[in-house]
Amino acid sequence: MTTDKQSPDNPEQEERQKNFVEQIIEADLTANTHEGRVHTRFPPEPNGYLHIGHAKSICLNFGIAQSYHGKCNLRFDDTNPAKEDTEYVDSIKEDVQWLGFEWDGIYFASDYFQQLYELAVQLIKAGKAYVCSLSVEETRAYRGGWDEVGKDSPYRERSVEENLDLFTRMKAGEFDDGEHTLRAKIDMGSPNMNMRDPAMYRIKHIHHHRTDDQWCIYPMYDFAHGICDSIENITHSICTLEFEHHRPLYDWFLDELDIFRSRQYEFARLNITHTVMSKRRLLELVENNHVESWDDPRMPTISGLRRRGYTPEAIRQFCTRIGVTKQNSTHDISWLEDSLRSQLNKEVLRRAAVLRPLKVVIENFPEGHVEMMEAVNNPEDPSAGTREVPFTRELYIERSDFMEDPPKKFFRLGPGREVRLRYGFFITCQEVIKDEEGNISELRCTYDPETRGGQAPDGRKVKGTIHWVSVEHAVDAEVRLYDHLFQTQHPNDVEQGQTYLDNLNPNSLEILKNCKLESSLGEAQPGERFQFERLGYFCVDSRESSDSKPVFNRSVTLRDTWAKMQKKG
RNA sequence: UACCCCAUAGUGUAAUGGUAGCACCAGUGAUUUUGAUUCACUUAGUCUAGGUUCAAAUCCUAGUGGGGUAACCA
Repeated sequence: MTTDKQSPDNPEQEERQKNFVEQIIEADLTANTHEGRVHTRFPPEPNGYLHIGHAKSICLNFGIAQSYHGKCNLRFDDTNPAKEDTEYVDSIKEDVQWLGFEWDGIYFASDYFQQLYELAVQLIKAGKAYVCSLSVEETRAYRGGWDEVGKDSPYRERSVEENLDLFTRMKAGEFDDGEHTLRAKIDMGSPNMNMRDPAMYRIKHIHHHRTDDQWCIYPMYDFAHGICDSIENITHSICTLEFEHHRPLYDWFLDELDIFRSRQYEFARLNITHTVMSKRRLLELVENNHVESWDDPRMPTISGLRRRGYTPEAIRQFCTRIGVTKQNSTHDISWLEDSLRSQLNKEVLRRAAVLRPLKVVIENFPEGHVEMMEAVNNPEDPSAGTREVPFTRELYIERSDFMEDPPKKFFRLGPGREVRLRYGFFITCQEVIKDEEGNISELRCTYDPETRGGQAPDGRKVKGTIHWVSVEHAVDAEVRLYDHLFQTQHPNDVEQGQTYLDNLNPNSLEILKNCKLESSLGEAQPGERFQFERLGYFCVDSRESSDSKPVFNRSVTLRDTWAKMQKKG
């Protein structure tokens, strides 16, 4: 028998300081509190789609189970049929699995309705619960306020027999919604509002998505949650900070019922700059068409991030990087973006794509000639090999890679300037062609045949390297550029008379319809990810892309020092 | 107004009574056929006031600041 602390067994968690929850668990392990057993659970209510904040909780709960050879259940907290639906159950299961986790057990609070009912009866018999017939308004008035203790309900001293009778009839459907509630008999004078005789059951003649019409009374969260944890032998019940005041109640039920003591621990929920994270607000964004759907790539939902091109690994890495504490905090969205970049940089194939094309004609390159150039697929991964790309007389380059009157720090193409076409040749701009309105429509350039592959035999240097696509071989595509959903860091911080909606970024989506891609991209499959060199990471949209019309989403830009310099001026 | 939680570089986190460390951001430089990547360096921090102690970011008290809480929601 050893008293050594068990060391985490999850590679993504290694080499990291333990967060306070892990420290609690290790202390429990050392003290042998649960005979070395660690069992967590992720308990979403199926009333909306999961977002990155839930990912933090998922990574915490499932991650702990992995690290300490424990278990983690997925449990749907479906005690309020008015809001819940199987549509959400399905999406939540999909999202958890996509994130890379497997639950040990999958349960629903509704699985336990009968047990919950019996335990409620037990509390009534013990004189610890009573049927109250106050209306909602009366209940609120009796509860008192922060500066005023509550008053006992006139029904508080009903006999056990009467309570039993009434509760049985509540269950039998003899009463209308709101006529009675079952309340815990605790303390109307408690400074903690949750202890002022909280409701345990309410009458709702509503169809439940899993129990159909079997029940017309439904347990409240506070009564159900701890008992569900206890039934499942959950050792560490981890939830967010707003449930802190509920902990005494959580403990009260388990103590009075004398059943397995699960313990509740609270951590700070995740906030990220330039977005909002409450289910209510996300729902509002969808319903008012500020975004297209729950899986709009601008949404912080798991499904939105997935469609945007985020990987489960990147999200998991983000969640471990941000840590777990009790401090309210807001993480910079660049952390999330950086997690994606660092993974994709190592793994993803490089391709050339011209988003805003400018035609270049190489006057001294023979017409009809195609020169195949060798291009590296991923400089970070030699095993990714190389590919051949066609170089021809007519090419597209990025409009932003040319300036008619460039500043000295501009390393790209300008009249009379020479640049390298990546994996191509050096070219020099000889002439700028404009249309009637004065817009640049074409560049006439010459190339140096001696610079094939991008090196000059005379050793001369060129300041810039730009990407290009052969006109003849280019694949047409639509590319969607996403920016932050909100233009302010903290969208919920608003002036008088404004709402977070006033902080929406009007340019969060830019659709480019005339993009020219390297030919190999024509075969890209939905969900496939690439780095478009010098631009960013992109993925094929899983919903709207088709063979005839590929649609790419920009997942995240590359770091762009040039853009930063320009902003500063 | 009552109660609860929290307070460490710009941001986020570590140090669990014994040298305040790490990451991101920012800045500078090197390398570079992606203004990417990579590498090196730099800036900058314990909310305040008391107390306990040989020793306090850490323990205690008060204050200040931030957050949360009065659904028959979760």
